[in-house]
Amino acid sequence: MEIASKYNPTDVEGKWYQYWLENGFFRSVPDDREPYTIVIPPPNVTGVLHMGHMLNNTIQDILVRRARMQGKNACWVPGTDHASIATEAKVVAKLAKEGIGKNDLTREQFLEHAWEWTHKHGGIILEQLKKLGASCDWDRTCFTMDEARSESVIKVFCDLYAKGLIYRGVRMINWDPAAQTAISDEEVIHKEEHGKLYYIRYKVEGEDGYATIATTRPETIFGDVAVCIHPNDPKTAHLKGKKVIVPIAGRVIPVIEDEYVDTEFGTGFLKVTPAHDVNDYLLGEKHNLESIDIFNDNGILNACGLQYEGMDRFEARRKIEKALEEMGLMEKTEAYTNSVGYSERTDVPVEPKLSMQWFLKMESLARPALEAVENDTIQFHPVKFKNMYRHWMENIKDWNISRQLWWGHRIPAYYLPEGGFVVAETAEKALQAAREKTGDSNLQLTGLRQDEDCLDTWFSSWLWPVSVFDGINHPDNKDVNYYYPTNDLVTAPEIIFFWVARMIVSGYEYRRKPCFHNVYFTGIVRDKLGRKMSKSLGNSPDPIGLMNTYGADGVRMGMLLTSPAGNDLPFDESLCEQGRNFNNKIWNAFRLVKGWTVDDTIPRPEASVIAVKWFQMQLGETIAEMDGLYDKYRLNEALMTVYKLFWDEFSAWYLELIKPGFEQPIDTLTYQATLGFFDSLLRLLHPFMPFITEELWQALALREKGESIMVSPAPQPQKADNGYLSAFEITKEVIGGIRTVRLQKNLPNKEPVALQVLGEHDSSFNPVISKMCNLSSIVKVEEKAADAVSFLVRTTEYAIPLGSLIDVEEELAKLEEELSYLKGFLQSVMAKLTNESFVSKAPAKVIERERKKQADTESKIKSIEEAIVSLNN
RNA sequence: GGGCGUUUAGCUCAGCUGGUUCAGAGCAUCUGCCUUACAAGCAGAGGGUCGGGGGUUCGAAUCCCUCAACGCCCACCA
Repeated sequence: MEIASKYNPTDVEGKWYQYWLENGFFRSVPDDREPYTIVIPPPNVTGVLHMGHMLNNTIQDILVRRARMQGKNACWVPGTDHASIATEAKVVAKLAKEGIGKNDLTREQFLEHAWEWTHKHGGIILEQLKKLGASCDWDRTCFTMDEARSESVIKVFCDLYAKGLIYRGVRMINWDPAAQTAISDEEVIHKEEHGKLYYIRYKVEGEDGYATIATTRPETIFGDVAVCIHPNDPKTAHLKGKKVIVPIAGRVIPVIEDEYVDTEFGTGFLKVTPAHDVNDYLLGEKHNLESIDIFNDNGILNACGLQYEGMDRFEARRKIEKALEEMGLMEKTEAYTNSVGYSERTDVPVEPKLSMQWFLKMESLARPALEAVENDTIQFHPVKFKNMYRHWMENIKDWNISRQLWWGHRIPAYYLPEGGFVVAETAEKALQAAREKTGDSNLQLTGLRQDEDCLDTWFSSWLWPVSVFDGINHPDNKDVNYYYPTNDLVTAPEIIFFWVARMIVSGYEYRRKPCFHNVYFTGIVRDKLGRKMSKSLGNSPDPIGLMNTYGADGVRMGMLLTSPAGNDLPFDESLCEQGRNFNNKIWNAFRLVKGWTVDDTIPRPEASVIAVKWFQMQLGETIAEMDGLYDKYRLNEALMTVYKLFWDEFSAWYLELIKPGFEQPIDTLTYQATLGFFDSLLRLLHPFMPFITEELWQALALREKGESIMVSPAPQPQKADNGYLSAFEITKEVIGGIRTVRLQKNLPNKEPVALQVLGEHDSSFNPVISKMCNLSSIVKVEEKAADAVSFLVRTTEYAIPLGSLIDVEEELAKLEEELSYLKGFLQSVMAKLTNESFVSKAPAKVIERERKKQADTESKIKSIEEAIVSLNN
């Protein structure tokens, strides 16, 4: 049968994925085997696959496929996240296009739109993961807002409230004016910004003179309630106890004193705006000042902003700057760089805002989670992230968990008609609790008003490793008892606080056990210029397109090639090309092997006997090496190791050694051994490249229906005879030397040459050398032919007589060069050996090694000198 | 402003507790080959004072100090 010379992935990938699905290979149910569990970092339900997902899920698939082949009961749970703020923003944008404002709708109407959107766009990403080959147990697919997960979230909220860990209160929070919701500290990204520092004059009441304050936000003067000075600052002491007038607003505000003021900064006068600055808020609290909020929720100035009412905060800033200049109240402006908080989701500057929110006390919850990472119960790969984690955990703040959004889990707090509230899992239970609390047995549901806010998205995903096994609702169920703790988590360092840390916290709170044992942090996928891939830059390749071009296996390999854990991956399509080329290499090796005819009557060539013995060892050794790399989560190195094994050792050496002559048959024993090696190699490669390995494995031998490489056992390591392996390496060097001579002397391979050996040489490998180099003879000689060209391998000289082809001058020059190098080398060795401190202080082993170097080098020098003499004759 | 990390070949990176598997790998480059598995290939070759400086040591890419560049995390100085 004719097999195409190029591998075509599109022909086979879909076929085998379907086959795996049909045979239920991804499915996992608890049994007697050791479990191996991964929960997917749930992508946004309406998201589409990007390169970050490709990297992340390739790694998870490698881990899970390997575990499966190791005989573990492997379970990879897939799912999606409702992504409260992101999804709501998308739905709002979509409605806006249709001319519908969010506020035109009731909560229920809005949610209908949101669900419709979710059903329409949701889950696309999971389908895309199938193209990548992801071996998830799709029967277990979860959604953070499906019934069981929603129930879990509400239950946990009620539980933490009952434990006194959740509280409600007015605090200074981060307000996102675009999404019009509170966000947590972690959702604020600080950016350096080049702005101005404005020096504004506040007229002193009842006298001439000014207090000049320095501020970065002149528009907030409408919220000023005081000017603060340091009690011991002579610069500002003259205004103690006085009052000043807020420009434009004309309001009279007191000058107060507080040591918080930095006398070195600006003018020593600080305007106090409790509603719009965290520090000012604290000052206001301390000095019992009122708080004037000048913004609407969307960042537009309200009535407090007087004539600027209805204006955006940044526009107001410009206008006010101009007005103050015209009034002569702007003393000066300076260029100033400060750090401004932006919303992670909407990328607009965050407004500090005083607001009633729900919080989770973190301090006590964090303790076991901190400990688990400190004592390596949970290991981070790479370990450098431990520091980051510790720092955050030791300084942990309460978590603002409420969001002024509709798309999410609605807070199960119910307000009573006469004030106060109850927290309960359902409306019915709330009613019961409310009746008990108020003593009013006639109270009806309609009398209760449920909190309008919903919970932070991360308040559902932090339960993920437990909730996907329904371990919150049914803490003693068979699944959670079997699969939890999970084994490995693969995620991006960006969400170490958002997600990883909080999962560890909730894991200890609800299972008293770590939620996973290892966390593999991937890097960020960047473009060639080192920029993060993003939609707005348009620098992200389409993963589906890539897979169509290079095959899923090729892209998987490309993703993995240069990305050790925690390192950024500068992505380039050429990496996928390399992956594709490797696929093609495997494919063609297969073509070669399957193209042979077998004859059980022919004898087995010596070279084949050696080749089989050697490769058997090499294979066992490499498997051991790979196992070690897997254990250390050095997956890219494991891949490189098997890549070299297949390409260099197997294809370039082994196959070339056993390859029969053109249209000649191969002997049975060698053929069988080769099929066995091929089988092992495919299984080693399978976690990295599931599709091509399945395709070839199925074709390698007759397979039963329902067999698959993905459930075949992983090849086992073997102890190798290191002496034999290194003898073979020396043989390779000899072959390399002969090839170099052939190339340099332009001796075609077809023309046999003779090889002369001077010195120590293991002749048992002669058949290998002959086979690879087309030699007429290998002879040990005392003196090489005068017309020979020679080379050294270790301390042995090999010579090839060339007759008239030899260029004496050239040979002499080469030998002289080598001689001078060796003499220099010997000198450096001798310098050590004649150094008394070295000889007396260095360990015997090291000295011994130097002596050996000396002897070897001296012997090499001797043989080169002899060669020079004989050439000169 | 604190803390952490990185700096080794043109690129991406290995080099564990200092000493022949210490200067390595893959890709890229160069040379010669359309050799009957594979030109998406084969066979060869070149390429680095291990960021700078100083120190410890018989011996430093590896340990210490210092400077520099880059990156990341955290942070309420207007």
